[in-house]
Amino acid sequence: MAEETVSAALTLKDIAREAGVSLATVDRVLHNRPGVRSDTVRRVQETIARNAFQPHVAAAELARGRVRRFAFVMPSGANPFMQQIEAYLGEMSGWLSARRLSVEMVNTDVFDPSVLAATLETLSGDYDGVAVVALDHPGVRAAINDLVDAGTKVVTLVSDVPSSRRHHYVGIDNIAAGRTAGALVGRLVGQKSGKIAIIAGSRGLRDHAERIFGFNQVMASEFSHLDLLPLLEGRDEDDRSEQLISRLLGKHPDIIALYNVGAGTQGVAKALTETGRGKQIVFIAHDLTAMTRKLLLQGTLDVAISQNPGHEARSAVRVLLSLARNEPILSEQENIRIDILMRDNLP
Amino acid sequence: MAEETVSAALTLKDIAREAGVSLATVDRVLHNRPGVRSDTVRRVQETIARNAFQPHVAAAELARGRVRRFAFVMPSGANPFMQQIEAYLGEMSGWLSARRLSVEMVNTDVFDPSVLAATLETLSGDYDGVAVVALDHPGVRAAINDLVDAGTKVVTLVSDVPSSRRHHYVGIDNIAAGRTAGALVGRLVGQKSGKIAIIAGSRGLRDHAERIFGFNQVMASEFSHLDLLPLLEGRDEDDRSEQLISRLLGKHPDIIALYNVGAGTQGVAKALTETGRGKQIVFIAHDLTAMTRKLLLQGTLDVAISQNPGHEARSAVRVLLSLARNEPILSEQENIRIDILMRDNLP
DNA sequence: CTGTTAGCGCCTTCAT
DNA sequence: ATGAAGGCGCTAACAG
Repeated sequence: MAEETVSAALTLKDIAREAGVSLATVDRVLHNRPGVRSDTVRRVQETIARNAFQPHVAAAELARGRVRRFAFVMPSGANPFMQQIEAYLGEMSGWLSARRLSVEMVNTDVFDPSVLAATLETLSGDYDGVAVVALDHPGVRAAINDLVDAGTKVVTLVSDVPSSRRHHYVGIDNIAAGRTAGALVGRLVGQKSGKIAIIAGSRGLRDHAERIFGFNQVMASEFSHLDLLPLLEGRDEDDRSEQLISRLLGKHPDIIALYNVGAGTQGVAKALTETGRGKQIVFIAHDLTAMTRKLLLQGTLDVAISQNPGHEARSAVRVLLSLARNEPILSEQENIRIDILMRDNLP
Repeated sequence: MAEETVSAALTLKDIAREAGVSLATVDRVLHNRPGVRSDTVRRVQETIARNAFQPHVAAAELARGRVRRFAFVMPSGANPFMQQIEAYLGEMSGWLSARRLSVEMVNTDVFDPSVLAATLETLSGDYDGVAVVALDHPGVRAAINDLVDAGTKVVTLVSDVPSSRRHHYVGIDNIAAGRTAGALVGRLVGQKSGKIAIIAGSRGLRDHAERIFGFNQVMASEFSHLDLLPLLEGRDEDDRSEQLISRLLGKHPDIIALYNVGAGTQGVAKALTETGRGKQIVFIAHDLTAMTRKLLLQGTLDVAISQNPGHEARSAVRVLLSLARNEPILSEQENIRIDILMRDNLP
């Protein structure tokens, strides 16, 4: 009935004895440190493999003694989504300190590449790991690569720099997110025909551009009977978005759906509500905040496409820790999903 | 710029010195063990609180020495969803053994309350924690409570026994899942009117009953213009489900949507496809398997409502471990979400 | 190139 | 009711 009993608890000492060497030598091999003859290395490695030996992480942590320091480089300013990530990091404080891990917030202007790059450079040497909400720019890429070269583990958070040598990206596939938005718009408008509006913060932001790309892809290939209006840019500001959408709704009485790619959802919702067309028009936006939750519950917003900020916060910490310990990453666990949130499956 | 530096690394010894007692006494207070005068207890607790002292988990694990054993009581037989959970537990084996944790599978007939209860009874005393795919029945409830009384940590997995004293439930809110299915059916059929079909494994299964309840709730309150057909019961079998649905489709040419509450999705899909109405009818089912993934990609299935088996596997392990260590649980992390999966946001 | 040894912070007897 | 001391398994000096 019972099966799969996990290996008896071997220790370094057992391996040392079986391989006919000392503790220190096994340790050296385990961390591929120099100073061991290559045939000794092989012999030890074989013994380790033969026994499927796993060093006890708790013992390793304890012996190492030192605390590990991680820095989170996040946008300064009042972005609710980023604030949620920071809040979830705060909730982990007990967990972190019980493991002698320290997480420090470094707020900076992540939208100015030179400022961001300079900030990253100042971190060099002081941290075991850095998580950064990055901007895809050559200067930033170089700063990330410098950190990596200095031995710091680097993960990009929410916004990636794929061309850098960062160790890991914690965030969603934004093209797929845009495709998801497109498919939902197409499916939710049903038989109706009419115009589709789309507004983003800026087509210069990588994540926005990717979402727009995915959205257009699906609209063109599967819902080509729908009439897609030109992209508006609201700079992620409520007021500006509201004005743009108000004007658009006035000009086109036959708008049947609206996709907001970035922030400014409050402004868009206000424009929709004030024209009294809030519930007829299919409205899709991103991220779950107190405000989008309210809009979902009252029916103004039909779907929020979101990435789980708590998951992202914890995943970034876990990945940095695994990288620092040279432990493998559980890839399925660290894959951030594109959540489709509607009124009835709100967390 | 930098802030929130996590506490300096105090140790038990520091607390002992500051409180004017010995290491052993602090340890006793920390684990509220007897043999300490109550005012000493208070003094030590105050020192601990004043310093926000967190004992180092790695040191504690190491000193305790003993391996922790967890048992997972799962259905015998070839349920793909359960097999996924087992597979994800398997993927954790390295992680587990590096922490000297052992997870053993105990397969049993979880659908027979007396067999399940008997299995649970045999586990008593041998394990630090038990995760069980439970059946809500008085005998099972009693067996769970006995385990809890014996000091074993117990979590229910996927299927809950709310009336028991289990420490935690790892799984989704099935009423909300049913509501989500209802809302999706209502939204995806659009302006069309017609009949809605629903098939479950059995209305006797708690999770199925709850989903049906939630589904009916939404259909009645928000989509009352749609004509809901009586519930069919396919016993989660492909063949039987296929027959039932084939017959139903023949009798009602105006079916516009179909909700499969339980398993047997393969059979249902076959019936849909063979009548050639697969793509006209909105089809919603549960769980992501190789098969539902294929059906989503080819457009037969519109939405899979799912709970993440990998998350459930890891969450069960983490919760059992936290309970065993008397650590707090990160509730947001352990909350299993109702995933809405469509073609474009497949993981 | 390899081995010896002193801790890391906590838990657990065993004394007192 | 309290304290002293050894050790858990690994790391990192320091010797050879």
